[in-house]
Amino acid sequence: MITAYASHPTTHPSALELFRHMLRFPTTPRPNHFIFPHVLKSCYESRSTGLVHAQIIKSGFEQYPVVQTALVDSYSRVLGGLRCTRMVFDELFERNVVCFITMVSGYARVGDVDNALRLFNEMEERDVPCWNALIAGCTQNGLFNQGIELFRRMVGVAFDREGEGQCKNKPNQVTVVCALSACGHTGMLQLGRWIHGYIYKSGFMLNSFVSNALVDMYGKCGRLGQARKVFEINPEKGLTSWNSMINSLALHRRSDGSIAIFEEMVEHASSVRPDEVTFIGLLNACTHGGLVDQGYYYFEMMIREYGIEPQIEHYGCLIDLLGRAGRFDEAIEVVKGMSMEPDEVVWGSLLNGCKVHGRNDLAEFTAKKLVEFDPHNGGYGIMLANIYGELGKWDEVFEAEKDL
DNA sequence: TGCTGAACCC
Repeated sequence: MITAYASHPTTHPSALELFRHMLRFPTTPRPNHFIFPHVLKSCYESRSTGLVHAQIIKSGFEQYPVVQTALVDSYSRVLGGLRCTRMVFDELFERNVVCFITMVSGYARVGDVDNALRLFNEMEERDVPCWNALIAGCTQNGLFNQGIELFRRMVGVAFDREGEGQCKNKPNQVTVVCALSACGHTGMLQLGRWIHGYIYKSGFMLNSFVSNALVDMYGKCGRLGQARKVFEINPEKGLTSWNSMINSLALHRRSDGSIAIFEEMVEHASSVRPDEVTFIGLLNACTHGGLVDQGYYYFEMMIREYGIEPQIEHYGCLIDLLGRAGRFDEAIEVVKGMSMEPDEVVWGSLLNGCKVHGRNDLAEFTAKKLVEFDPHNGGYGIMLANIYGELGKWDEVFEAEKDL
């Protein structure tokens, strides 16, 4: 029962509750080494890893490799728990591939790619998930070029030594999903195409993750027809499939196409429901098409029909939309009505609109906000100085440049 | 017991 509850995040509290019950009542069987990894999984959200750790020591299971690896994993998912994670990892008697990956992923999760790489290099044997963990660590932290370099290295190691087809460490679905994401972000269409061919030859196209990653890669590289083709033949279009297609079209200013896909998505209400990401893409489409009223309409729809609380990203889109259309009074009203503090993107969008429409007075106010936000960013200071120049405020130009 | 995708300004 604990195992069942531990398999899904929503039932994790129940798994922990049952575990406590087990401990409280002497008539129930004692926890064994099999149950602890599941219990540790249930600790991810509740930060109770330490308590379970104590229980493991009490029960005498702290030297079981599987339990140890589960401990490393559990600690590595607690915010700020990396020091504990490394301590447990350093005390391991026998370090197998699995605990190395767990530690590598722990580093990657907090953005410490250097240490992840260091550990990866210390490993004597590397399997496919090892490479995947490191490549994913790079792409998840925005190091796309580094991720691609690793992918190339992996492919080199896999194909150069032995004949194709029988070699070890061939990229799998997980690998290509990460690599395709990196291709999209860096615009590496050629490599992306090569990966598509590789997927086809390997015959693992059935996975929805892979299909979505292809849609995203082709979309970001501007091959909307290809993106659409891959999207259409995916028999199990999930939320991300729709979102990726909507986003791809929005990104390349195909507003009508993007909105059409959204409308089609709404028709598939029985299998999929738009989420906050959907509306970011949709609002983005409206912005690029200058469709102010439709933008408003969808913003309202998101709140009323779908009960989605607007995030700062949605406000960013809406303000961008209004700013580009020169509707500054409304844009300022939206900023005032926001339930959170505006961020750099919000002010940046507004400033962009001001520049397009020559509203230097408002631009001055907005640029000041940006400088306040990030005083060490010289770019904002330069923008402010330029605006003062436009306004003929030469003393302020001097002041602004002094601070750069 | 380990590794997977999408998102606001320029």
